[in-house]
Amino acid sequence: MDLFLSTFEHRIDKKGRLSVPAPFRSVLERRRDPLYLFKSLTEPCLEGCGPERIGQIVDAIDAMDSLSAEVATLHTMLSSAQEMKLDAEGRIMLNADFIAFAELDDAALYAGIGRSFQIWLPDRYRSREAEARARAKTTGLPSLRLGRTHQPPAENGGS
Amino acid sequence: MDLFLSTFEHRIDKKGRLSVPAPFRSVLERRRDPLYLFKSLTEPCLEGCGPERIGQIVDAIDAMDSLSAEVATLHTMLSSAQEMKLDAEGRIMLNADFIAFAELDDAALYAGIGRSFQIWLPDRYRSREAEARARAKTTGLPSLRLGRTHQPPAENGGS
DNA sequence: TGGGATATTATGGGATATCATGGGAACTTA
DNA sequence: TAAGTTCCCATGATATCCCATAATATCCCA
Repeated sequence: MDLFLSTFEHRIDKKGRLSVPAPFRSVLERRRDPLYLFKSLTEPCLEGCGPERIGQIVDAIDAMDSLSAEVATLHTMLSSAQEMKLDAEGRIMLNADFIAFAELDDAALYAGIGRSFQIWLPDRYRSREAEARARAKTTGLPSLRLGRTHQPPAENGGS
Repeated sequence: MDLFLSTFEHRIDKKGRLSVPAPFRSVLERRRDPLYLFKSLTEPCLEGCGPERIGQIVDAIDAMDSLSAEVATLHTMLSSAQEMKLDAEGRIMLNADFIAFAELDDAALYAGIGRSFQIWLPDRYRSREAEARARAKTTGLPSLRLGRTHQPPAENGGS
């Protein structure tokens, strides 16, 4: 399974173009997947994914009560989603809405998180990362102590 | 699967003409589908789709108790539906009924929601989107974990 | 194992095509 | 005939294509 991993910081040029990191591109090319971006529902960043995720949302909507608030939430995801076309150099063009939402200016940081990746304002990402590590030290310790049964973050032995 | 995604804001000119976003047009052209518009049942907006969606509604009606109130509701969708002809530049003309129903004046916002799209008064759409995002932050994501393990709001499985 | 040759990558800029939009003129229809 | 609509063309903005370049990574062969 090939995954989106590591972080990359790239410049956004005057025309609004942004290179997709070569390792991410080769993951997509290997699967012949187009790239979709959408605005995160929970954080000030963009999310990148393949078509499977988009198809899931579409199918979930069709299966749901169209009057529910959940459908409205899913509509929001779809109406912010966009298939990104890469130019010959592997760049995408971010529209004004995307740039404003993630508050980007002249640079963007890609953070690979496995099956998907995020695009952040670089400084904001770094401070969030620092916060996350600090949080892990305080709130992570107690949960490690009582851990024995069904724990999501429990894999190979313990580390 | 080509879908209607993303949002586009276009002007309605003095003659009442409105451009259909080029990406939406190319979805329809690829399928050689005409475009249908009808008044939404649930919101003050117009819905746009191809003929297969209209067919689904017709089939749903045929499968229901023809005396039920739901059938009467679905009839409303069909009777407001209209095949839109595009001019050479890819524009449609909205009739007065459509404009009044969605309360449009000199601009319209297209919101792609997968197999169909909506047309909104731009400001109204944006406030609804803000509400939906606020709701998503507190309530969380609708259940999208079809079969898989629960994941953060993006993933990218192989296809 | 070096170290030059080659390929890849990120980035920039000019030229070209596409798109949204506007307006005039011909046409339809009531 | 008058109002509205359709056809056609013009235009500015913007996205896309194509090429250039510098920096880095990879390859290759002695």
